Amino acid sequence: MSLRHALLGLLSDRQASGYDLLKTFDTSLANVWPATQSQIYTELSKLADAGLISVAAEGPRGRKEYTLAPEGLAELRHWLTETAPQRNTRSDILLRVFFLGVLTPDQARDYLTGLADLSAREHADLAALADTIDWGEDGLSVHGRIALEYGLRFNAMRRDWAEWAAAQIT
Amino acid sequence: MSLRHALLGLLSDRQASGYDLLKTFDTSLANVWPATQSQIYTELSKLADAGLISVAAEGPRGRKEYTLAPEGLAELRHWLTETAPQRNTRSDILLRVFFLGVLTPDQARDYLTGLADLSAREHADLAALADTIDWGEDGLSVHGRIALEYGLRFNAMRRDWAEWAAAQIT
DNA sequence: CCTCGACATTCCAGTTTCGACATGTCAAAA
DNA sequence: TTTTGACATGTCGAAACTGGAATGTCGAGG
Repeated sequence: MSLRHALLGLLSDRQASGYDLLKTFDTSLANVWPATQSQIYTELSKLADAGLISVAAEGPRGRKEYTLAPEGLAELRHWLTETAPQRNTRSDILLRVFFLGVLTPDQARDYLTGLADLSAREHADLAALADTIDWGEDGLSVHGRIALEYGLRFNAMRRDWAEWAAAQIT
Repeated sequence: MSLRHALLGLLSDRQASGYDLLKTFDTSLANVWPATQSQIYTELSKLADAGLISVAAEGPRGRKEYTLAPEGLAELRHWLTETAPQRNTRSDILLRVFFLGVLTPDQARDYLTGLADLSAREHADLAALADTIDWGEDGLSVHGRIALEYGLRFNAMRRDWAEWAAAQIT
């Protein structure tokens, strides 16, 4: 049910069309809550039907700019403050670690060093991204910066762990 | 499609019934790949139909003990070595961070300190768990230990990050 | 003027996941 | 003896997610 709240959250910053939102999902939210085009348009329709958002303006090419309704903002705040975040930790990467025993030690080590490399690469990508953005003082910048810092720390942690783990394989 | 491989992986260690596997999912795999009872039984039937596992023994109360077929082991190895792990980073917890701007600074800080507390608690739980287990030298122990170490490092990282982030909110 | 790429939406078929419901057996404690 | 709780499986509908196809508009560059 979080896709709905992700959309409400983005619309709380500024009004946008489905197309705009899709772009945002593919860039800044890609690593946090991926969503496809069909999902986004479907959910926008539902949100409009429910009265949580409304069409503020129509532009060329059938463009519909949605804006957050007061009820939508209330729902967003309710979600943030009243509902417990569920740690949705489904991780393909970590699942594989449990079963490395069916491989040869060499293969298992390869997997772990591959993970270390991947983490190092993602860390570098995020660091590069951080440089390109000029961080203003507005809300979304502050919190975007905080989320990005999470990504940096996470990848550094995972790189170190994967290197340590590879060394554990005898 | 990873539920299928999780089941194959568990059966590679020892034969088990759907009920046994459900227990394992609720305990050791809960933080990595949660699955419900209906999902597990459904997938076991499909795996048996596909010939990747087979019923090794039937016990009381209709209990069916499944064992991994050679084709299943081959599929498991193929998954581990030939297919790229997809980083499935959908995180409710992190998504919320993006939208903390709609709350008051106090509320936003509360959320982050709550996350720090949660992480500290989970870290403590895992540390306690590590003490109760006597780590043998067999494959699953080694890799279970590696996965647990990930949990420890992850929660420590997240605690530090959340504390840092709370301090960023002005 | 024309073409091409970005803009923009809608629909759909198939798979995965979730949560609940339904059914029944066995062993041990009260 | 009865009752209770753990054992054990199966099925269903709704919701969420995936991936792609279909359709069309607009603006800028050649």
